[in-house]
Amino acid sequence: MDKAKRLPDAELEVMQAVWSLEPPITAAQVQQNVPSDWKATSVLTFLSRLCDRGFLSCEKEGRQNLYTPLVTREAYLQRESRSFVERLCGGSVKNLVASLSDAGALTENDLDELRAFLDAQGR
Amino acid sequence: MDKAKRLPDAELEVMQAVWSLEPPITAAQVQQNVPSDWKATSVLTFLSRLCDRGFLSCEKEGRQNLYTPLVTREAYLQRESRSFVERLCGGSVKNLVASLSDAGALTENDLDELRAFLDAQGR
DNA sequence: CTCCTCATTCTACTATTGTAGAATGTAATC
DNA sequence: GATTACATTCTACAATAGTAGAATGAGGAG
Repeated sequence: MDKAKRLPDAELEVMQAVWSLEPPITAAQVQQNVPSDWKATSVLTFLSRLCDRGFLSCEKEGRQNLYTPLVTREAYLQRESRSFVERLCGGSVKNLVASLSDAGALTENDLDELRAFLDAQGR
Repeated sequence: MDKAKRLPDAELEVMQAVWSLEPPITAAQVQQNVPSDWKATSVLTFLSRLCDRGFLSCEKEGRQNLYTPLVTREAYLQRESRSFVERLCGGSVKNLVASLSDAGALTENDLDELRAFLDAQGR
């Protein structure tokens, strides 16, 4: 029953804001921490859709709503990364990294971090 | 003028089929090489949408259409990988790989390939 | 207690996507 | 030349996504 669907762009942007803040979170906080310049009601729409999807819980506190993430950034990232590598890279992570490299999207720092990570993974 | 938008799932699936075949390609070929079990007209719809988006060119040959990719798999993968890392991983590739690792999505083989790739990248 | 303010919820509208039947047109068949 | 087959193009429709005004309702001001 765990639908686990990809979030649409706007809702992902809201979730990123939510994840970057200390829960519980208000709509106003989200609006301030989101890059897009949405009207307040748009933000509220996205928040409510995220509740419907089970990504957020919502609790009323006076006139405000307090939102709390029910899905962690890590969990979501894991799901999406797997699905991305599957859907686009034929399941090969090396494929992905190589294409990033070709795209000139790998900084020296990225490479260092990766090496460090793999070493740690090592033995 | 270069919109460069993400393809919807169905159209991506069609493009994957197109990329896997020797161009030019017919609609029938696509239908046979696609995992989903779509009706012929659905496939045609997706092909025509891909033409509109500039992902395919279409040339009539008798009663059939012959499609040729205008965007390579590599180019598309590069764009999408960059955008994915940006949108979801805060721009950090290590972040992505680490999350795949946490997701248990890294096989021993993946790790080896990655190490090899980084070594090659090396100096 | 009444009125105002402002967050939230409803409602709405457009564009996109998934999906495919109906209509069309041309190549092959008789 | 008339008829059939079948690929393609049109048309359509529901669901999702982006965006936000209108209506509502409760807390705070007077």
